[in-house]
Amino acid sequence: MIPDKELLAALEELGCRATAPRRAIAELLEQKLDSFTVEALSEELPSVGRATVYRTIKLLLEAGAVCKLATIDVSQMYSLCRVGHHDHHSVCIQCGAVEEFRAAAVERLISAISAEIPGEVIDHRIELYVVCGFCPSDGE
Amino acid sequence: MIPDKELLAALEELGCRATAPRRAIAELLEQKLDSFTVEALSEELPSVGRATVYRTIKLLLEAGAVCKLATIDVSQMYSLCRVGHHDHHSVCIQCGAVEEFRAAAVERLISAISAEIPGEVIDHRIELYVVCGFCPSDGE
DNA sequence: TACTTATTGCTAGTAAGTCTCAATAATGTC
DNA sequence: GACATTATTGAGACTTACTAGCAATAAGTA
Ligand SMILES: [Zn+2]
Ligand SMILES: [Zn+2]
Ligand SMILES: [Zn+2]
Ligand SMILES: [Zn+2]
Repeated sequence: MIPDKELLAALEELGCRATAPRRAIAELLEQKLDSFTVEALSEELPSVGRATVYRTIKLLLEAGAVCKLATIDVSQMYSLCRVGHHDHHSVCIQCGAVEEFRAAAVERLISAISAEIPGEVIDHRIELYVVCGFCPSDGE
Repeated sequence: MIPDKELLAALEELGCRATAPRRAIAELLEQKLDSFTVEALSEELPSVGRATVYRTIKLLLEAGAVCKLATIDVSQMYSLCRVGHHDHHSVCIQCGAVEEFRAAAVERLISAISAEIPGEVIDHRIELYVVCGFCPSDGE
């Protein structure tokens, strides 16, 4: 899990200043284990302007500190990136908790598929939808 | 590839009537090898009301005749579903062409990962970003 | 044809996100 | 600290994607 100061540090690496609004956003974010929408984040931070929240998340995205999830809903979901860049996410469909996983098998799969389809595979996106260990699964 | 009439047939299976606007949408769609946004589709069909285009795509989505792609952009991209429901998509990042692929390896991968992560895997989403055979790749 | 119900196309409304810009805060220099 | 310089902020207008309401219309049906 990303420690408190790392979000700000990631911003500073981009040449950004550490300001009060950004600190507030970082502090709130570091407690978020779930995926979130920027809108919801903004509502939790009435002292920070909406535009600033959107701008900061965009910066964190550039910095690789948060990921945009590939949800098919209209609303754009984000999640903190903990293990590093470009890992894959599993999202609990009941509580929204996001885990990142890193599976060597995935990379092997991609190269296997690359061989099967025409063209060159540049990038991939894999998301698992799960019922996490803390949520009761339906049937039982 | 889905033949012309199948889009309308899919709608009729939902209990929908085959009307002129829907025919126009189906005819245009059947020529689309690429992913598309509903907005762009609507612009190509000035004789059909925008709301109707949105409504029809929503119906085709329910019918499983089109897929919503898991793009990370704001704009929602759709694509005709040809090989059937719930296959995976590869999208050419240069021309937008969408292919569907079906790989047994994918399903095997998912069950392998299931074993590695806590919780129960319910669903998955895999998208490949490629440079297709018809597009020149950058470096060469 | 006449009746019934689904569908259409306006238009207005909502929601997510971006842009503008004057006011403000951070940083560096003296 | 005072000052100049540059980045950042927040409020609100604006854009874009999409949905809802509703009267007019087209399909299906007898
Ligand atoms: Zn991530
Ligand atoms: Zn859960
Ligand atoms: Zn499909
Ligand atoms: Zn291409």
